[in-house]
Amino acid sequence: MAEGEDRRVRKTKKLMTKALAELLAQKPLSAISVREVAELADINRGTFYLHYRDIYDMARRLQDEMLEKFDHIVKSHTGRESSDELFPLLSELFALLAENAELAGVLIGKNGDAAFMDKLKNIVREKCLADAHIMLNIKSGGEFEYFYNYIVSGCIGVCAAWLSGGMKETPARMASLVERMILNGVGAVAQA
Amino acid sequence: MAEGEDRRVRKTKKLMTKALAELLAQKPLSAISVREVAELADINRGTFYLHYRDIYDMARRLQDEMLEKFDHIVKSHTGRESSDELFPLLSELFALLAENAELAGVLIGKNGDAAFMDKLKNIVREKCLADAHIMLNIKSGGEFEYFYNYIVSGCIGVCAAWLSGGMKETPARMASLVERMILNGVGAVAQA
DNA sequence: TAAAAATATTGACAAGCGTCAATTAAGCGA
DNA sequence: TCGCTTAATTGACGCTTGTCAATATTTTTA
Repeated sequence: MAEGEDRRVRKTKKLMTKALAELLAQKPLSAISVREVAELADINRGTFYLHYRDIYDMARRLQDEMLEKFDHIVKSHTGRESSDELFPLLSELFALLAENAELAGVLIGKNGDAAFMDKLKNIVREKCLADAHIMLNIKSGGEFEYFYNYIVSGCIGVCAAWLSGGMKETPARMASLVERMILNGVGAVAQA
Repeated sequence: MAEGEDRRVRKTKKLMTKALAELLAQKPLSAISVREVAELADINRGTFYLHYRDIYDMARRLQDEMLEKFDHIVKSHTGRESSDELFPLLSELFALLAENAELAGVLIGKNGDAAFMDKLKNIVREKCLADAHIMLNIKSGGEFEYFYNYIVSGCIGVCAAWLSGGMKETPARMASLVERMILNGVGAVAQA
């Protein structure tokens, strides 16, 4: 077997992550104690320190983990030729969100973490700059800024709504929706 | 009188800031306690909580204060006409650094705060995008990214060296040096 | 499957945290 | 200058933190 870590570690981290996400839904990180997380996760408080330095360290590392997965997916879709690449990319991203729904929902929802969203934006930003075919209507550098901010913030908003609404639609359906919104604008989708 | 806050508040905050900067020079934020800061600043521990929620809150707010001053200076130089605007801007920025040498040196030095530097970069980034005259040699959006990263990272490196070296040169001299490096490149300066 | 390795638990510790009411000190405006 | 307002100090409180050695449990390896 492999899968990176010991099964016990995976289990413990999963429990702690779930607990933190639940607590984050109620109050800010600064008001959450290690003891609370351990209690809610039903693990020993000492065990927490076997994995994280403190509560801020835990939050930061969970975010970084997710951003890394996100970044990996984005970068694995290097297709510069056609815009057919967009749908598969979006599908994978929505699937990733679904897998991490609890934590992701808190991070990008209201009371979300601005720093996290900023890092997200930068990942997409690089993607937009690297792939010309997504920048169909762009002329100058100045307009580009507005364009990518529009797309990214819009996508984050859609994702937040999807997560907080209980993920009624499939990742593929969401990917299709967002693809059309990006390529054709909201108006085109509304008419369909 | 005015100056924003009560003289006692200014004094207390100054003492705490100095203490935090000294401690940050020795170890990371996560290893610094409120008690240490209060003791080093020679103020009562309870007084700390009159101003900040916890040690992370203090660090974040000091950074934001400095970034705001930085941003204000950058934005007050809106000159789009000639590159004569660059030197006055740089002079003011170096003067600001000198005023906040202790904290600034820690933040941008080795063991500095990446998040802080990232915010700094974004401020400069906006400036570069807004003012065309700084972007003399830029053609495409792709090159722009490299360009501004080169300038900003370069400037931060120069500032760090200046601060850690005890600020032997005047702000004006540094501004002149950096101005030439930005406009003409390092080669031109080395020949002079 | 048994031994070895890694992980989690337990209970306990000193230290730090965040808060408070009461008091003293300092700055401010009239 | 005097009185009012605001800030800082003091001492104390119960709780949380981060760490530890000893132990139990689970997983991996041989």
